Amino acid sequence: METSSEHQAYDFAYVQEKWLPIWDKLEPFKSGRSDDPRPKKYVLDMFPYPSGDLHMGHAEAYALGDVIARYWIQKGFNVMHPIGWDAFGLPAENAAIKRNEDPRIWTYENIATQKSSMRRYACSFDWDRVFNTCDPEYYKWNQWLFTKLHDRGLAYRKDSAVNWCPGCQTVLANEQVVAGLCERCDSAVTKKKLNQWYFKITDYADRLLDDMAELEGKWPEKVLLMQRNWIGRSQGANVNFVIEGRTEPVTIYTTRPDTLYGATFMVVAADSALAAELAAGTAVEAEFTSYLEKIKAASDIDRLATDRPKSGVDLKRFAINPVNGEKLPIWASDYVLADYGTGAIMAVPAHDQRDLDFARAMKLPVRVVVETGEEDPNETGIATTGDGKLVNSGALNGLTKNDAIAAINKQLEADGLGKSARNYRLRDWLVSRQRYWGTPIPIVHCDKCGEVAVPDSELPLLLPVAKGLDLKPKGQSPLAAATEWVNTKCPKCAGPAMRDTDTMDTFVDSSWYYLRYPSSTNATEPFNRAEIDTWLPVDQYVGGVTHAILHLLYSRFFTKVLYDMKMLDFTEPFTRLLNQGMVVMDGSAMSKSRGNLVRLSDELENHGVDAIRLSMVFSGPPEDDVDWADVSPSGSVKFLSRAWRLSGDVTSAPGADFSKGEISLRKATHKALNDASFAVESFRFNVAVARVMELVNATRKAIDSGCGAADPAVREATEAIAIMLSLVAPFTAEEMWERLGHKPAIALAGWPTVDPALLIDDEVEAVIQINGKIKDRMNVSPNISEADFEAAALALPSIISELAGAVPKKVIARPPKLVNIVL
RNA sequence: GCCCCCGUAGUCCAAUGGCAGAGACAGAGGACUUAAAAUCCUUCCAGUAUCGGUUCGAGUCCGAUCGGGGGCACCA
Repeated sequence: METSSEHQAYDFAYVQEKWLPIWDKLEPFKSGRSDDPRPKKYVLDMFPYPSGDLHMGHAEAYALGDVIARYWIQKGFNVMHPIGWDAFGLPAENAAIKRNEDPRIWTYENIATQKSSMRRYACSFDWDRVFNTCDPEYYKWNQWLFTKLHDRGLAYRKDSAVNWCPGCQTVLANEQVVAGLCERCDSAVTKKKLNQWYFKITDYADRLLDDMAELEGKWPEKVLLMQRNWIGRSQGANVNFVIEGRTEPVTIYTTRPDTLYGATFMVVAADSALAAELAAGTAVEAEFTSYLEKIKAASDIDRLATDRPKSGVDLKRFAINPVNGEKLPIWASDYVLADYGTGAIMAVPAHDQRDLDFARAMKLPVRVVVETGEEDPNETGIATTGDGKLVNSGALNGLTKNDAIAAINKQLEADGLGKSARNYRLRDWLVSRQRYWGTPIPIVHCDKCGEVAVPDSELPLLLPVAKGLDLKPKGQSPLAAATEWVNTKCPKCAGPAMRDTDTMDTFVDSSWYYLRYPSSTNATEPFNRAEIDTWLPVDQYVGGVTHAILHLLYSRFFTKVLYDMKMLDFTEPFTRLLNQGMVVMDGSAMSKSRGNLVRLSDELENHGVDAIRLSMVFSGPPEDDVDWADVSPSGSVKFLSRAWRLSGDVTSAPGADFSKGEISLRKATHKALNDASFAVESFRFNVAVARVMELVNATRKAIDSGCGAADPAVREATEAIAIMLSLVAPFTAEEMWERLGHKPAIALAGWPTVDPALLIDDEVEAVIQINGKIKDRMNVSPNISEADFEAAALALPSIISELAGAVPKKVIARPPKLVNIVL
């Protein structure tokens, strides 16, 4: 075998080929050894969708996840760093339609491609734990969990208006609607009323919100905020309005019960059952019906238009304001949402912009009931929303907003006319899809018994083979055509019954996959409790901010449900979260059509794995986007060879006594180790790399013009460099380690212990300021006392002459760095 | 419209409220070389978007403005 001598240039291709088979044999990242005494840590990268080979985005994500996993391994932890594939979903189905073959083929081919790319990219994954969500061994448990949610009343069906793409003839998830258009065919998405399966995530709204307290400081603030906004809890009151000619009063929700006296009309959502009922049999029924038709035809893109004029129909019916007996006309309009609150509102145009816009459009009265000091909304057309004194409000007159809210809530409750209430922006999670490539919903519909869950013993309910099925979207699941599969017996009464033909949203698959890794081949249960107790919750989760809301929210929801089922004893799945940025090119997302696509395989070919990983990590903070136009992979190559060269220069033997080494280089080494640790633990990987570069520079200098290559400090520094580098550039690091006379794998070498004594400088330079301006500097001991420090500063000749006898008002001494003399 | 984040050399980025520069890219010069590459060394470049405030001291905290980015989408 060829050996790399120190005279040879650093050859990344050779080094990569050399080490991969050796690592395969050593398996340094196996985490399942039962006799492993190391403390455990669970580091998880969001699993990929197998949509082709790995791209630049994967390269960044896995480089960052690897730094964390490899760091904790060096720190002596038994790190579980697993990987799998989120393998159900639309792209496979589209590819299957295009190629006229089973989606399994495309999916498993891509998984194999990605897997081999990950190996070449030197990801520190534990390959023993791999699974794919499209494996029946996995989706069996999706189905099992579905039936358990069904048992608990958390999975239910209801009619609802859903996103509908007329082009693809299918229901779309919210995230598949981009700016009102179908992400696939660009058709304008409309609403369609369909009977669909839902998970009752709204039951968990408060817990999802309140439990975020324990994630504070551990998850990015931005993600917590997005989740809070998404859940959107609001505090207000439900108020009952009697309707003329109707026995039941109508309840409205408002966040401003203090403005009840300012209500001048009521609006019901045009697409609500209440609107239809109120219009039925009246003179305006025809007008209402045609209005409703118009709304239903309107696409999302129209609904999204910002300054859309208000429209509606006067139903010529009246509600009675419970506080003053006033007759309020009832209108139907599409600006009120049917599925928020009760689908009906009291309109207070003076203090709500939307109501004011509507009132002005329909020439309805506007009555100010809060004096906010702002201009009259009647004149300006701008509703006043600030605080102030109540007027025209009976007993509430003179109160401020908050006092008025408290007073009116109390009054309404006493009179049985209403009470304080909460509402949420969060809606239940629509989980059924009319698609083939997903988990079949394990429900049988029986004329006699209704919805019957498929019993555990019959799971997995296998997805029928695609052969013979028309997978093209046509508004109904392709599974409906698999008649043999659909027609079945009722598990309860054994009578004829039909299977549910929908499949589950793939977000279901990813909502609990992290629980599967510790026992990924378990055939008798979704996850093993003992293994869960040892590994979970995930210590560190790494992934894109694109999943800030849905995936993370759904996972949190599942965890809480499983907690309630007593299958877990924690309520938050991910203790710490890191969101990496995107890889862009010239400021915008990479795409073939934009012509700025950078191919990962080309970059790896040209610069090597280590240089690409290093470029990703060094480009800036991990949360920031990496603009590939700004990074220099060739600069990374240069640095790596510079570091590699050091390992050939060291002439002392392995095991040399470092304590005999040259002191200043030793200090630099220990400081670098210490700083890099701190930087990695606070996710400032770019700073950690900078510290290594600094140490490389110092070591180079020591060899060339300092203590010389034979000094033990040079070996100590170079070994530290190799170990720190092993987090980012495993091939280079391993090669250095070997040249330093050590055996593989460097991944398990262990982080050198930092000697605190070597972190203290003998002398530090302190600055002396007068009124915050630097006047002089002096060298002092790092442990100088405050009094000595101050005295020394005041005794400096330059300071004495500068002061010219003036007596300082105050002297701020911050030993050993700074003295500020205030005159 | 509401909410949030960010503005530091030509570029990417560092800096527990305490000397604005750790590191890198690009640029310039030099050493080595017949030459080039590689390597090594040296070096240029900002006062932190703007205005005001708090403080002994502000890139850092607070307020406003300008610029860039993100989330939500009539949620009453």
